[in-house]
Amino acid sequence: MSTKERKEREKKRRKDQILDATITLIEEQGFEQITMDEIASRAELSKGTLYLYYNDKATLYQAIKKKALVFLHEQFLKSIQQDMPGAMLVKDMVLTFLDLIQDNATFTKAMLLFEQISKDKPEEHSVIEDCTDLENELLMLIVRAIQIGNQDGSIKNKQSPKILALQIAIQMQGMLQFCIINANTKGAQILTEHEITLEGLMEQFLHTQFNYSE
Amino acid sequence: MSTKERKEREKKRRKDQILDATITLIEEQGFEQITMDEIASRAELSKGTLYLYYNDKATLYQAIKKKALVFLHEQFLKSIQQDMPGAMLVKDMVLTFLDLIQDNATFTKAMLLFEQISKDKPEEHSVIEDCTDLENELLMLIVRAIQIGNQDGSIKNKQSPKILALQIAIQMQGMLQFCIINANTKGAQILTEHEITLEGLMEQFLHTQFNYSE
Amino acid sequence: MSTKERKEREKKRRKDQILDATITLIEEQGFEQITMDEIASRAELSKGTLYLYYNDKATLYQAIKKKALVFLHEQFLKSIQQDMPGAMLVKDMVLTFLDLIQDNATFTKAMLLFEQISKDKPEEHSVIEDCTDLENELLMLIVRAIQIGNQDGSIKNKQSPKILALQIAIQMQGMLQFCIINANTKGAQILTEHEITLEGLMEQFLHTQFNYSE
Amino acid sequence: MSTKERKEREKKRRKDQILDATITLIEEQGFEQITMDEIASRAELSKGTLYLYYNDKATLYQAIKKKALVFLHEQFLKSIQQDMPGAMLVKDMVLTFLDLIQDNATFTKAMLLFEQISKDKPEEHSVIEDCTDLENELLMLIVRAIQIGNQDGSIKNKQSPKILALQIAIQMQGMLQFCIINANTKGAQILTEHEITLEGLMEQFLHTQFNYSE
DNA sequence: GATGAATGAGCATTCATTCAT
DNA sequence: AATGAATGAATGCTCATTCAT
Repeated sequence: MSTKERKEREKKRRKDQILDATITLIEEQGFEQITMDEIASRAELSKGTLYLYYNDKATLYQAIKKKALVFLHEQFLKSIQQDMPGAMLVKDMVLTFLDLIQDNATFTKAMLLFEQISKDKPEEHSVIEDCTDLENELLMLIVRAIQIGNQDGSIKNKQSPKILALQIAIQMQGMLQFCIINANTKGAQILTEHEITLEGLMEQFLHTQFNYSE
Repeated sequence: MSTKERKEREKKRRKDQILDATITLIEEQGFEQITMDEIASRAELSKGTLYLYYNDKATLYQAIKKKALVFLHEQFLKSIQQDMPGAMLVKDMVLTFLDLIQDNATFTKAMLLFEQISKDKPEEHSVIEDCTDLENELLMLIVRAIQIGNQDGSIKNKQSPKILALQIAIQMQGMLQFCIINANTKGAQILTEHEITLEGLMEQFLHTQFNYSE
Repeated sequence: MSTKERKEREKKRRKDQILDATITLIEEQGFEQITMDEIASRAELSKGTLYLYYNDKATLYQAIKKKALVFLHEQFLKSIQQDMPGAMLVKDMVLTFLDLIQDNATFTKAMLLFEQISKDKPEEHSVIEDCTDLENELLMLIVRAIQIGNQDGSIKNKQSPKILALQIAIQMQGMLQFCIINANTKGAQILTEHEITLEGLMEQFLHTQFNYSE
Repeated sequence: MSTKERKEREKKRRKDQILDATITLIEEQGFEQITMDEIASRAELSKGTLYLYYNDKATLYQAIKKKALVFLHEQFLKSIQQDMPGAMLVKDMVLTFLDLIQDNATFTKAMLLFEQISKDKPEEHSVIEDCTDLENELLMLIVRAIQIGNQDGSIKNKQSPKILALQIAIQMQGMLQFCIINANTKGAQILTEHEITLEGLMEQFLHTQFNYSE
């Protein structure tokens, strides 16, 4: 069995190697201009080898998104295991998200990827599905944190936890967009004027939502 | 000088003709796969003529975004001229936005365009700048509506109108994203479960924000 | 008749206007990159008007060559009318040529133009034929100067004047080439080393040819 | 390491294959009208493959020039190794040159190429530099042959060998030009009249130069 | 004569993907 | 498994020329 395991580990390492090379490259040159040749030479692998590990370029790109989502999932799991009021758990998660997208532009942009992947070679479990699953999981973790908050009283909003979570998720997505395109707009200017960060804005948002009760 | 005027109008018509052909094509085939050849033949114009009216493909795409923003701007102006409580004005605007992005997927996607336009031929007033200006105007119209709401008491939230407007704008952007990528995710499922639309969700959001007071 | 004459003069002026604009443009941007649009706007004429005076771009380019040849022809005629030994006449002509090609890179390059002109619209007397005629005339003027030199004893070379003239013409063409491509080669370096100009080189050449007798 | 060698040879063969196809095509259709598509199909290779071996069209064209220069260089080296009077060595070289340009119009025209090559991908040793180097080498070989001629007394001209070589080189370039454009001019007619060839003319030229002494 | 909007064939170059070795 | 040479479809853009006004 150890051979098979070793192989598996080896394969995982190669995939990571390729992925890391790709991410580095994107950070250097932006999303659009990158060729498989460049990725191959950066990963110190031949072009053909790339295709042994990723079906096509779109799949490789989606893998970046997945990597970001996996990271978020790990962090959200850590958050929810803490012994804290639900409101704090949610805040923790949301700030983790903001940290990630503000630190890593590549992940941010990858998160917006909605391109089609060629459906010719349907694998057992495609990267796209993985991403959808992870996104759903993330949402459900927020739901759970809200439920905890409802019980411990830290979240007074009487709305369905799912709906509230959705509202929060949408706000998160809006902020992600904001990070990418609103860099030099009125929006950014308002933040500066009021000496408030995106994190601060998000906290205010949560505060309003959590303490609101009809 | 009616000749000059006629020329001007003729030119505008051509630009619209090209733009409409492009939008139709995008609706049919998606953003990525469209070639200038296709646009030309759809517009019943030669390829060269396209370049007489739009510097390059990116500029043409941005023009779609601008068209959507111009439409929103007109609508927002209509909204704010109505004699209604500020809270209603904001709701009106936001629902207009939701209507647009749900009706017209092309506009929705165009709104996310953040590609670079070649700066080789800098015109007096570039499309990109127009878009930024319009986006800022839209934000300011929301700010103004909130100020009205503050005065007539329909908006109780004591936060700075600008900050509140920004919050709303971010939520709008989040919903725009949602429309595009969350189609078949948990998020959509939650909406169905709770028998609530995106509009409903947005109204709840506004309701919470407006009636909240620290 | 004066109307017809005026028309004729007007037409000539327009042609010159276009030609001058073209030459200026070539001096600024080189031969390859120039478009008819640029020429038109530089000549402050519409693009269509260009085609009223020159059948196509190639013809226009050939007209530059012709202009240079016409200039040379005038100068050669002036030379030969002087009361000087034949050897001096030839030298005069040759130095005129060297002056021109060293002063005016555009003319120099134009002189090398051997592109095809569309034969679809054969005019009474095409520019290409004009150029050939002029080139022949130039050669014959050199022949005549040599004949004079033979008679006055300033040219001792016993070879047929025509052959000698051809030899000189070929040397002139070689120098023309040299001006364009040998700029930064060993050839130019040799000139510098020996502190000699192209003119000096040509004079040595003529001196050798003229004083040689078998 | 035979594999590496084989690869190298294989690569050389491909480059030659492409070059030969290009030359054939130029002979058939002239320099201007050829497309990369045609070259590819003539070379029985795909268009993409062309770009694997030549950076761009200009580089490919320059390679023709280089091929001609390499051929001349080989011939000149053979000439100079012969045990003959210097004057004969020079004549040998010059006639070799005339043979080449009269046999192969494509090489002749290629020799006049002075187009720019895109400097985006600067290789260790560009084709352009190779050509300049070869041209210089050719000139120096003529210089050396003249020096030999000075010593063995076959060349009596007391001028600096370098200057004399330059004179000869310029005459050669002039003849090259003559071959291309003077085909149907007075010049060609003179040759016919006097029943003399370009080679004969060149021999006369050399004879005059070599036996001349001030 | 003059215009300039419209044309559309033409073209170099790129790059994801394949497959023989 | 790994390679990298070969592929060739795909595409944005140019520009000389025409022609209706």
